[in-house]
Amino acid sequence: MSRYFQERSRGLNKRARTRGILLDSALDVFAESGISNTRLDDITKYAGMANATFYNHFKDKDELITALAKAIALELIAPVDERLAGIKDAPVRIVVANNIIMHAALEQKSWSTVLGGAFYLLPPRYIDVGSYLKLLIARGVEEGSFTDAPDNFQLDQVTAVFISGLRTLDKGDVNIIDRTAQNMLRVLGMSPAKVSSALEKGHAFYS
Amino acid sequence: MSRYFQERSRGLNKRARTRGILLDSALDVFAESGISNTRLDDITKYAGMANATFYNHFKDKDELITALAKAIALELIAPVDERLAGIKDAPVRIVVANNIIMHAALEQKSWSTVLGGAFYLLPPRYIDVGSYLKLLIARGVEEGSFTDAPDNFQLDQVTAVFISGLRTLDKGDVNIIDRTAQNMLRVLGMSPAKVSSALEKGHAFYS
Amino acid sequence: MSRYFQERSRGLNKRARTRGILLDSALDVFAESGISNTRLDDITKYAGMANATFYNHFKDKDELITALAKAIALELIAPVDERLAGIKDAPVRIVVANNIIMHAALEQKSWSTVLGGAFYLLPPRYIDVGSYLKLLIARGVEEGSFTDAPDNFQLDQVTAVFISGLRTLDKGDVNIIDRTAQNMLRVLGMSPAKVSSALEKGHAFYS
Amino acid sequence: MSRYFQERSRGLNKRARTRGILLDSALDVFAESGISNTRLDDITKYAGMANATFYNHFKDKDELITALAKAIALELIAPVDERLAGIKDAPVRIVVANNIIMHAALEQKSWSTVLGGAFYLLPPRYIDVGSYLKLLIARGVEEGSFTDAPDNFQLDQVTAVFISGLRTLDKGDVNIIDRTAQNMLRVLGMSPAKVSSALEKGHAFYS
DNA sequence: GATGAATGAGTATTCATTCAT
DNA sequence: AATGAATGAATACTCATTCAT
Repeated sequence: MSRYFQERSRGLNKRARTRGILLDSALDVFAESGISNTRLDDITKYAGMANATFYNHFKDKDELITALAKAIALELIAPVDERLAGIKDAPVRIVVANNIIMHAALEQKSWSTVLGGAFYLLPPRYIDVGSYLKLLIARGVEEGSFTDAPDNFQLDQVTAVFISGLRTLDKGDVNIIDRTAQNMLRVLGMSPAKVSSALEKGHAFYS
Repeated sequence: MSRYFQERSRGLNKRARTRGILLDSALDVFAESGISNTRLDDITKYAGMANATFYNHFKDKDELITALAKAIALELIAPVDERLAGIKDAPVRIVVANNIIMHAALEQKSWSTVLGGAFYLLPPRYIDVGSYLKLLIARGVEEGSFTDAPDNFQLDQVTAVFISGLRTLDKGDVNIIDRTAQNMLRVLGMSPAKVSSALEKGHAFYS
Repeated sequence: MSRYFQERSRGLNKRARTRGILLDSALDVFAESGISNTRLDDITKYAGMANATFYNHFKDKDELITALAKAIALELIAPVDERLAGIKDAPVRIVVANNIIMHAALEQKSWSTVLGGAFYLLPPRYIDVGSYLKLLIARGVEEGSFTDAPDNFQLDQVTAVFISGLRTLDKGDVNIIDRTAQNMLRVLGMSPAKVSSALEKGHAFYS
Repeated sequence: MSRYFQERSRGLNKRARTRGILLDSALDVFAESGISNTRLDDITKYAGMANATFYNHFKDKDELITALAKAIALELIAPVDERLAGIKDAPVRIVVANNIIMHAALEQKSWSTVLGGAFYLLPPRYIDVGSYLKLLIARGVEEGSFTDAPDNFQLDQVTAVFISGLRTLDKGDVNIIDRTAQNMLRVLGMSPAKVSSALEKGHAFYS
């Protein structure tokens, strides 16, 4: 079983550790069987604990999914901000952010499944990755990097591209990462030439 | 209640008409409550018939959803092909196709909900709109309209943009239609200038 | 198993008959194990039908209990009114009514259990036997048979006596019937002498 | 929160005090929500302690209820015996006893709820107030105060009247106290005149 | 073909009680 | 003694599907 959240809670009290195990288990089972096919019993059985224990930590299945999506988003986003510190160019920042997030998702395979699944299962507000993306782009707009200031609709379209990429990532083709960034920038209205250049510059930050 | 499929079967035998009522009802209820929250009882009650009647027309719930998605796709796609007949330019064909489909979806509001919902709920094979899109693009590639021949991944990304647009259409803003086409073409690698031109030309076909 | 409500619905549609079986079964099981110890499964198993069938007829356990108490009360009260027709004297009417109801309860042993049990389990409004009693007494008041006009409190006290008697009836001692009537009249303020006389007169109506 | 049992244990060791808090809390919560709707968690949460603490003081929920009913009965009965010392006349003793108990219940509102509720919830043996009542009456019989020696059935009927009065007491009408005594004596076969006289004499003992 | 009724196999949830610290 | 956490055993209720008419 995955031990990601479990290890995050190493040293904390038992409650936190059990919660971690539950999150890890849900992650694995969701990735294996799909979110909506998963019963609570599957998760607790996989976690090796009693059915009822679940309810000490989450109100119901929905709360678990939300918590999981939030936790993953947090883990994905956390390392991004510091890495972006020195980068001036907005499009390059998007390239790098996308790269970091996707590589993180690659290492924890099931993350992309859950995030991708939750994206269309949960109300949008829960998806912090999407929000973060919007934030990144918004900053780019202020800097004038994108010709037309993207409104909500445009941001939705970019996010759709990103999530679609994240889903495909499951299959393990690394090239997808750069191509997703490319498409995001294209939707944002950059000319193909400038897009290439941004991708190029991005590479400098993660050789 | 919607009367679309019902009227399609006007004059046919009773069996066909009942089936039509069921499809219409499912459409309405799905649009209202979401596909996975809908129980068969909701549909038959809405249709004003006994729940067992359902099984005279569909093997099970899955078959209904499939049939519905297929039927909608058929209705959406049918008018497209003939309208595209005289159009030589592949990007323009995409623009026009997108426009026709989205306007059709606009007129039958619930269609977009069901299509959008089904897209992430059902196995991809059921979604014929997506397939059709891919077909259209593939033709464009043969004609050399798109610089890089789009592979499956790229087609997925375009489809993601399309479906995301279709979902937003719910909210009733017509501008979304053209902007979705714009983004699709952008993802396909066209320069912003050429995209504008294709949109322009497309307008000629639906004043 | 009891066949009371079942036979009441003889000739009616299947729905009514099944409902009858459920009522009969509930009656038996309640009487056997007590209302609050009884699970729905006990009832349906006893009735020889599927658990889920219950929900085709009653929303939940509460609705069943209410329905049962109502049905019993109805059966108990029904024969009373006609028998009281010719009786002028209010106290005698109470004696006779009490006698009829209690004998009915004696014949269907479990009735008294359920009524007695429900009395303190359900909100008072459901107990129609109690209401009927109050009605009877109220009429007596109009006729001036009881010195002090009984208010709600006094009626509650009389009802308490009646229900307490009904509960004891379970044990099968017939004498209890007359003694309960006696105590009811006593609480209503009749002198012991007059009470005896009313009991005497009552006997004329059921030799 | 009530502080009755808590204060009873003032000065005693911590164990006793905690037990007192639990009794007080149970009393309040029972009175608020009814005994059978109350979960142990409700009580311990109200008491501000961990639920497991409960089991340091009571074997299980039943033991708590029993203990509570016993404790209340004890508190109610204790003051009665000494006050009855000088009273010779049995009916007057009943009047006075009823008065003392009901006034005590009035001051600790929730008592009547719990006692009344427990009466029909618990096996009869737990209800010591009822037993005490019977004892009182039995003594009266020995003295020849009641024409016909009341057997168990008759005592049940008297108790029913008493408990019914106790329940109504909740609503705060003090007159109920004397009227309940009146009805108890009536059921015991005293003539209305003698009942009045006994009530009168009783008043002398609690002006 | 249509229907009302019945049903089996789930499945989430509750709660008293025990366990480890 | 007190506690936070874990748990087993129950139990009500849902829903797609089948059956008999």
